[in-house]
Amino acid sequence: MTQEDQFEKLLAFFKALADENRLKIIGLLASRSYTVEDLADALGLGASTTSHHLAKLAKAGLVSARTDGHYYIYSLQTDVLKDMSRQMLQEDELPKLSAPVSEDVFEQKVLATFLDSEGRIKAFPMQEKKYLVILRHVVKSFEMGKRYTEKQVSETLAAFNEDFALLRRDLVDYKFMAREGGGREYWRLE
Amino acid sequence: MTQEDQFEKLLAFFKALADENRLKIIGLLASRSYTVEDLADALGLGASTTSHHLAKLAKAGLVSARTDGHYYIYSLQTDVLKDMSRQMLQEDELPKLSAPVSEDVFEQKVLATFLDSEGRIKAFPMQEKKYLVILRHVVKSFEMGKRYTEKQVSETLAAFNEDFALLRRDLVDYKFMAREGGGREYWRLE
DNA sequence: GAATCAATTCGATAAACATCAATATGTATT
DNA sequence: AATACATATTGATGTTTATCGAATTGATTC
Repeated sequence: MTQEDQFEKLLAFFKALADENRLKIIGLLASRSYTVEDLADALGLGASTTSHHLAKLAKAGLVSARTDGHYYIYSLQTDVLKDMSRQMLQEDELPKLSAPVSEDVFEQKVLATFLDSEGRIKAFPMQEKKYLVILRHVVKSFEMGKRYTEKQVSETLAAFNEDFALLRRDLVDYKFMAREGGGREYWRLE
Repeated sequence: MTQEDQFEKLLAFFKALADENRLKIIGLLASRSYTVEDLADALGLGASTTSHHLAKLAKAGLVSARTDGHYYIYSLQTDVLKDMSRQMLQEDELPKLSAPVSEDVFEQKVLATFLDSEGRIKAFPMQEKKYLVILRHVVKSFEMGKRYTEKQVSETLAAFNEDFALLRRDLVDYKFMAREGGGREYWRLE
């Protein structure tokens, strides 16, 4: 299982138990098996709602049902419960939870937030760190080693946002591009 | 600690961890301590949102903060994590989760659902079991041993719902009240 | 004490979720 | 086959919750 799967599994596990009535269901099933209706009566919920909760618990692998006559008998599946709690006790397992947090994910999130479907900049991020993500993305439109006139640079940047002058200035200020001849020639730095 | 406190604590624990970003925070803090801003950057969230998440985790006792200069340094509190996972491993602890499930709780829930803030019946439950809770509640407006005219009964019931005739009939049908003289006198039965 | 910086709180918005009632599905019993 | 019954699914509604940006608080430094 990949680490991201593991993360998703753990998240689903906690979400499954993060509800008052589902937690009570686990408590009830810990003593004995129940039909859906019996659980619904014990909890004071409708049968449909109870069924919905059981479906969530089953999806997380916490309960299972066997059919018996008219009824579905639900019982507790202690394996997942034990696996998860064991994982929480091992401290060296916890850092793996942050594996999904990578620069790639962060950058994709920023780009998804501030670019529209055509790749234009909807808004400029307030946070500098996010703005740098935008600039790093924008500068990829220029080839390394190639020289550009100011007009060429402006036209390329205008495809991202009408305020191409701001982009042009910040690309230089943040050292993504350099210029010489008072702005006659531009080139990409990183 | 009472069992209900224990239940609330466990529920708060699961709710605290039932969020993608809060789970990632736990993962990050498992490696080292972070400031709020660093966490916000790593997660691609605003500082206020991150602060909100940390507050939830802190309330569940999962993280703690110490102040250092301008910064608040958040770190993981492994005790609660260990306590909770240990509890899940002990099967005899689980049935206690269902302790909050009592008739009282059920009745209160039904009443909260179907009565408005002034105690009037918003809607009539479809489920008979819940309707009985309503009737049992309504009949408390009448004193045991006292006789009432139909007009008195109707006026008292009208305070609960405009369909006082339905309530009057069902109170009799379900044996909460009795009448004689073809409806000239009513009295409470249970 | 004024200015600065991080963190929290507040107010608003949008998405997720629990719940219900009604309908559909599917299994047993006649 | 037909009916009856328990469960699942659907559609609708109200509540909760995650998120943001702005304003405020709190603490530090000059």
